[in-house]
Amino acid sequence: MPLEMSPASTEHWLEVLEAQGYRLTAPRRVVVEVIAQTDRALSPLAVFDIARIRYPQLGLTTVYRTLEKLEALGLVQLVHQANGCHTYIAAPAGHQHLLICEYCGRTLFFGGDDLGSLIDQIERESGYRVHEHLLQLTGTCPGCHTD
Amino acid sequence: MPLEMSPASTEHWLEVLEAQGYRLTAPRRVVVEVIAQTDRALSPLAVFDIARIRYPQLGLTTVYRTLEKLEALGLVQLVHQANGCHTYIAAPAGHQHLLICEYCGRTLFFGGDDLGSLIDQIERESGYRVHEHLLQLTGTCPGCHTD
DNA sequence: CATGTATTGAAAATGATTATCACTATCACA
DNA sequence: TGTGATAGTGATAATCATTTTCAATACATG
Repeated sequence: MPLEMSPASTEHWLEVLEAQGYRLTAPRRVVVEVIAQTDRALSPLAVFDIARIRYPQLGLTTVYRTLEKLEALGLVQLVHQANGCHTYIAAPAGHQHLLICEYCGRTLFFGGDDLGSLIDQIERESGYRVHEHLLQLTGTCPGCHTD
Repeated sequence: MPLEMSPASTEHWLEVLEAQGYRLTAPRRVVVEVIAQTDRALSPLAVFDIARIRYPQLGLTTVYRTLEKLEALGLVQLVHQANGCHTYIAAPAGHQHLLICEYCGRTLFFGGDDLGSLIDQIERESGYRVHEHLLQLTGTCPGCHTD
């Protein structure tokens, strides 16, 4: 099973945004750079704080709007937090399962193939059709556990 | 793999609350009854609206507080919604994975044993220690898909 | 019954997210 | 290179779920 870190794909993302007809504005570039260049899930406010260092006139509203677009395009993935707030992380295509370090926030992705047989079995037994699944693992990364 | 619906275990829940030193007050009884007697995940506001039919002087604050206690005791389980809000559903002990109908909200539980080998593998490959996992499947139940 | 404590619920506060809206930047085309 | 239509921006206000505050009440125990 391949384990991946989030990629630093600023240029690719900008191309995708452009191909969708979105304009490549300075605020969008800054937001894209911030979220593309970390392997941690960031809250909109965290993105805002980091991005404002480089682009002080940035508005929090624009951060929310840009993250929303990136998520709709599958470039960025939403991470569900226990408190109900959302954070976002750069997403490698087709990989939607997360392994999150509860101390430092470093996040790995892993493929969902292994869930296939489990889901097939559940569909047979329940009669449900499964359309979506949310799988997030939380624990400690090698740098954050001591034993 | 056993599939279970949420149990109607009002009496058991009240015993657990009492054993914890909590008082069995009228507002708590009503909240417990409402959440124990449905197999759908309910928002605190939904619980409030239903419970008020029987107990009009109930406060929404008490609903939040009671659900919080029930969740801490493992009697009720939190369901993560896409919009970031939370709903709650009666939880059979030791079963924490959910299969939710996106139309009617009817929810089944299934065991997490099948995840064990996947998690073992991920721990070996990543070096992480996995402490918690969130798995929610969403789809349509037999009554809600037509084909 | 008296007393200390848990509980309640109305109201206010909080905090994340979303909507509004006047202003600005960008792009296609003349 | 203008220029106008339109997408985008960001300050501000609004919204909405949740939490806190606090005075009043209910309960348990001596």
